[in-house]
Amino acid sequence: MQQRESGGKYRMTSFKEQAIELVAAGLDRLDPGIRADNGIDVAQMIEVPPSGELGDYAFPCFALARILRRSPVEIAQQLAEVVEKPPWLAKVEAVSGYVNLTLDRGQLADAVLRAAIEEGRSFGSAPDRGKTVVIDYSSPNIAKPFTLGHIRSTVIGESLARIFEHRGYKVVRVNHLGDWGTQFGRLIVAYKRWGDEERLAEGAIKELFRLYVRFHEEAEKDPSLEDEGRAWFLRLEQGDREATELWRRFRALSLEEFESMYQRLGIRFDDYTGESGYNDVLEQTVQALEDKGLLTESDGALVVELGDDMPPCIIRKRDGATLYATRDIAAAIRRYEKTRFDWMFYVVDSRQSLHFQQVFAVLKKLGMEWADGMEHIAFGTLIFGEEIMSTRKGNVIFLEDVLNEAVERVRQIIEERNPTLTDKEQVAEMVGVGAVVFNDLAHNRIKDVVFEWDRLLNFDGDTGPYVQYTHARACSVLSKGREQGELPLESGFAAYEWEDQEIDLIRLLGRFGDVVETAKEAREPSTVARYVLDLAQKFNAFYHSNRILGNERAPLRLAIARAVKEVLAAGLYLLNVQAPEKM
RNA sequence: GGCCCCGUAGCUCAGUGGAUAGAGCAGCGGUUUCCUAAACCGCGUGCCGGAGGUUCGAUUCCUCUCGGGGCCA
Repeated sequence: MQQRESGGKYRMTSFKEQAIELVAAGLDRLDPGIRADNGIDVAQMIEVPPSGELGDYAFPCFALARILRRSPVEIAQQLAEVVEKPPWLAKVEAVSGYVNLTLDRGQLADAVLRAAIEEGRSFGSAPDRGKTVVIDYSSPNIAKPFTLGHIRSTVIGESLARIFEHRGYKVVRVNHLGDWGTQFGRLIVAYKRWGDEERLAEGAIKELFRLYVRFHEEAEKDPSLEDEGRAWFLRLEQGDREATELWRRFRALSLEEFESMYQRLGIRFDDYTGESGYNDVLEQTVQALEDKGLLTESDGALVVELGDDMPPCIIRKRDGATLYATRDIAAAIRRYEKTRFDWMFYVVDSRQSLHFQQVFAVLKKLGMEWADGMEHIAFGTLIFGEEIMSTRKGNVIFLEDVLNEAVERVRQIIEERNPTLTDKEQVAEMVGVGAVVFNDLAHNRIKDVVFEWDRLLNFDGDTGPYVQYTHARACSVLSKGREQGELPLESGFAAYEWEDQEIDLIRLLGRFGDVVETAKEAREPSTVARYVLDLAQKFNAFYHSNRILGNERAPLRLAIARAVKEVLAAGLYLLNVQAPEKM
């Protein structure tokens, strides 16, 4: 992550820091010792006023009222008088109990526009913090389709990865493939009975999924198939050559298809070690728990008691099989040994919440202090019609079909509205896929999502295409300006008088870094999605009421358009949505 | 039964311990000789589920309660 050379003066954060210092100094002048005596932290109290007219920063005086036994309004007035006003501040004024600070417009414009234009995608980024975060996301099951159900984890996880990178973290992307379990015994049975090599070559996952569904249908009529499946899984666990070869083949074929989906979505994982990758450490994990005296027996199973708050965590079932939890515990330990992570996130459906609490609690009992850095990043369930989608019943929607449908719809819209567009195919792909991805990131992750074609394929209003359109529009104005010999101003922004609407946009641009930081702290990509929608809306309104080209303010307004374009692109990047230059 | 999450406009949802609670969709009306109309503008009195409590101030925090969903047994 690069850091600008130009010093603190041109960074938004430094305005804020300096504002905090000024207010703190003012408070000391008003009443020396008041801060120390009452633990007043100006940095924590300072806020952003609801509208730009009120200023850029606000310090509320209500908490001081009781200490000083005077009204907030009075305190604000006195404080405003003693706060020093350097040239970069236009105003320091008391308004209904707040001390509001307004930046000099030229200074603000200079800081924001220069940084946005020069830094582009890394605008608002933080320097390297020397911390590592492991993010475990997507994690589909081998031999099963990549459905719409997988999109949430995939898209939220990738966006969080980008947000953390932007804020100066090293990110390790882990795909914990579901590549082990009794279902592979069943799959081998089904393959040996009904497998079709030709179909497998055409589309491995579609064929494997067909076998999976067929197995469950047939097993209803003939329960002995289940026994056969168990027997094959046992052979697999014991390293039987035929079983292992088949399993390897299914895994490789599935992974190949997943990879092409990830490529389409622009995602690359650092690590594909799935559940099978921890087979060799399960025993020692159980042993470690035993050595610590954490295991107790319950109905023939081995469990770790976790107190009254939680049910016990089952480590090994009566029949000797280890569980999901054991595997996650083993995986966490190995990942820590490999990466020494500061945080590890599991981007998984909220229904798994208890499972993760138990895993974290067991690790803590094992003495792993680093388990404090583990978090379950829970998200709501995808609901299709009346019911939750079930793979077993086969009522699934393939993500590929959804993406194709969206792209097709975009293609039609292009034909209607912009038939002369070049690169129609690429644009349709960017916008169609972008619409689906953005749609998933636009709401708080914890909310359940109801799948509706109409909503997904409506590209008006708060959607990805709306933001992309705005980006393309900004690009278009810039290129038209270039044709007409009008270029954006590159520096010296401080020397101009900026109009209200212009400065409002600039102020909003300047908040980008803080927005990403907030998104990072809350592990909430929707914060960035909301911001980008807001910025697009404000720019569109500006565009309609102000002429950019062909007037004396063109260089200034082109600079704003340029900055808007850069920040929209930066925001879309964090959401893993492409930013087309034309559409 | 225990635990977790959600409850804001007709629908889908933002929002924050503070300055008038906001968007999108749907609906109605308007804007293009001019930079992309996938756009913009106008039309919104919502017991912020209910009741207590903490606070100078609660839609936001706490307790209880009702409704919806989930997990565990």
